Amino acid sequence: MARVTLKTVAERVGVSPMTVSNAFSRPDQLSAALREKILATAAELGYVGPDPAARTLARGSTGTVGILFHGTPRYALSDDFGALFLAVIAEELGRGGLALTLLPNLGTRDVLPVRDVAMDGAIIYSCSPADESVEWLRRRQLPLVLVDQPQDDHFPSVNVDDRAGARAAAMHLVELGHRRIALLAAGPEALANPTDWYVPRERLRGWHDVLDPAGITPALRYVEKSAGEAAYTAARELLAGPDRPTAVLAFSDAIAADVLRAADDLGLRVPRDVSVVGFDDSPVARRLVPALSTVRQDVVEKGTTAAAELVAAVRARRAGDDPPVRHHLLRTELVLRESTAPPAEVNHGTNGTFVG
Amino acid sequence: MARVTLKTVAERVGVSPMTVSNAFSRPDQLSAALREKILATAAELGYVGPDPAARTLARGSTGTVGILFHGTPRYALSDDFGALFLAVIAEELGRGGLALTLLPNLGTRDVLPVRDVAMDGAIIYSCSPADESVEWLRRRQLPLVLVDQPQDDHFPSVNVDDRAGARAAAMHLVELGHRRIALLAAGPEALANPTDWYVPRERLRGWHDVLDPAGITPALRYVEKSAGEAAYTAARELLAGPDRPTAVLAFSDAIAADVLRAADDLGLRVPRDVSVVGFDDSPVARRLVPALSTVRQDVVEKGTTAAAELVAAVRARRAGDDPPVRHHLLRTELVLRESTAPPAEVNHGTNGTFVG
DNA sequence: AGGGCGTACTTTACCGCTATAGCCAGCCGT
DNA sequence: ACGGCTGGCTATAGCGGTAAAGTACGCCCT
Repeated sequence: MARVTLKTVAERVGVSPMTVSNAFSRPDQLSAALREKILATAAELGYVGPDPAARTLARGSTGTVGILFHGTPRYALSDDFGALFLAVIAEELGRGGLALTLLPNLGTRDVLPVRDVAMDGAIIYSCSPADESVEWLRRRQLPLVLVDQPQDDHFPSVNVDDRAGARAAAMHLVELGHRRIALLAAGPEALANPTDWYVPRERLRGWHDVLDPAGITPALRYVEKSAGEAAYTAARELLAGPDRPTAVLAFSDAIAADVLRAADDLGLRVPRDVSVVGFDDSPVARRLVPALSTVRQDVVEKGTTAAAELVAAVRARRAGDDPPVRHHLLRTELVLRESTAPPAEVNHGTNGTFVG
Repeated sequence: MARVTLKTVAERVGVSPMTVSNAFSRPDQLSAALREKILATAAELGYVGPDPAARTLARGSTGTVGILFHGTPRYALSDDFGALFLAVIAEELGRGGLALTLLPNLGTRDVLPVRDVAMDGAIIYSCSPADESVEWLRRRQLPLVLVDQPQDDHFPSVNVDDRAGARAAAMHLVELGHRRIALLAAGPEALANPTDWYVPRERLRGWHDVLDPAGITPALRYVEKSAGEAAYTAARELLAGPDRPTAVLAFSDAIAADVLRAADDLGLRVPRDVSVVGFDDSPVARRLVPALSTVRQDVVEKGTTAAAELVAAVRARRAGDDPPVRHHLLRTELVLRESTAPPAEVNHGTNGTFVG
């Protein structure tokens, strides 16, 4: 049997298709009685409502926006911080009447979602601006919102003051008296290309802002963000090495958690033998043993702001206006819990100047 | 300036629009030379490729599928098990050339994503079959895959043998000698309506399958799944009560984590004073202190299977076939770690028959 | 030479809906 | 009694593509 469309319903009721369309989409355009009748007939015929695809074409808007992130979905969602961020965005967009599509950033041979999926706009989260997928989205002239990425004059952005946060973390350790400090930074490429991967670079810079003037040359390891064993291994090597650091600055809480685990496995006590500072203040930070000192950023605010900006941009576009371009920089805050303390040497009166 | 479409490009090159369409979508239909020329002109004009919305209408497929889950996105993603499940699905779908749209299950006044978003199919995850949103999807006659829901003759499903898993967990405690056992089940409504919320009911049933014949009447509390404080509070009340249970069966690892926390705060040692068994074997289970004994289910397999079924269903539909209806029941496995032990009374020779 | 066939493109006819302008009746004020 | 307005419905013309059938031409084969 043929598909039931607006026309089918229209013929059955004996009105024009336009009237049926109005019955569903603009109730004020027809009499209540006729509308009732149309809706009843539609239900009877099993007609659910205007076909979304056709409506999209005719109206020029889809009701969906995309989100593109660095790496695979699994990678992005592996840490609860990322998951929460995504959830908050989905929720706020929902409030604005938009659904959220996860864009696989690599397609199969012939399908490239970032180019082929219909959407009204997109959030780009922590990608390299040079990313090929980002390029596609740009070319499509969609409203975009950039999150955790370098600013761009054309698009609204939401960033966190990572650098200041990192400085605060480093400063905290220096003030406690630590001199042998190790950094667990994210991504092999963090410094390779200045435009690449913004957040890792900013945090690294923030640490150096404080350590360099203090005359401290930290041990530095790059690990895959929250890739579990990689971070654990790196941490373990650092802590088992000859000049064991007395403190570790980690790129994320997830990585910090691995440091705690490594320390524990090596029989080291945190913070007595080694201090650890995380980043993000993700939900786990509080639950770790010892509770993690970390740099707090407000994910909920970040997600909400990004989503709200996109909703605004999509609305503006629909109305034919130029979307406003606002740049948000959210503040960070050092949260002190139980994973940091002065180095043991200081307590014992030894001056632990690090000769590395 | 007017929008650049296939036609614009066609006029510029001096060929028919169809040829331009073919240049993008069916390269084998024209000479390589002409195709090059068309692509070059398109690039020059800033034409990115066929408009996805128009293509969707003409071809009848969108390249996107939806996922609907119980509660808000935040709720669903709050526990790392849910996040991982979602990620695995997104990844597997990506391999099949499909993007994944998160469907807010309640819309605003006039937008109802579940009805208005264009998609080729959907995964319904742990919803009540009576859910209004589920009804919309059904009515749209989309290919659907049901996960963690009662079987339905019309759609493929993926379920976990929750009942058997729950039985194994309960049996383990009984064999250790526990008689005073508390259950932390999910959702207030778990048993209210037999068609509601499948998984909580199955697990509860599984526990009872073992406890009832053993003559054990467990204390029972319903808590919001992974709602943090609610579970903590319930656990605390149970453990601080007069006839403190010697063991707790929790609906999920997230809830079990709260039980551990409550026990710790009350000065109780796990497993010496109280044994705890979780469910899911989510990534945290291993990291908890003590490491959690739990019922393992394979999220990756669950997600992959669900996604693969949906890809198959969508492909079948495109080809005009009837999608196959397969039902998967994944097995569970009891994983013993450090959170369970015989009750203290048994160790001390006292027979702790529970009079409650 | 002529039929059959493959290649390279074009023509036609939608896909299912909505914006916009148009039409007509009834009712208003003067 | 007549122009103008409003409410309620219809006609027209796309939105930007694609499938399928059609045309034109060169080539091979017998």
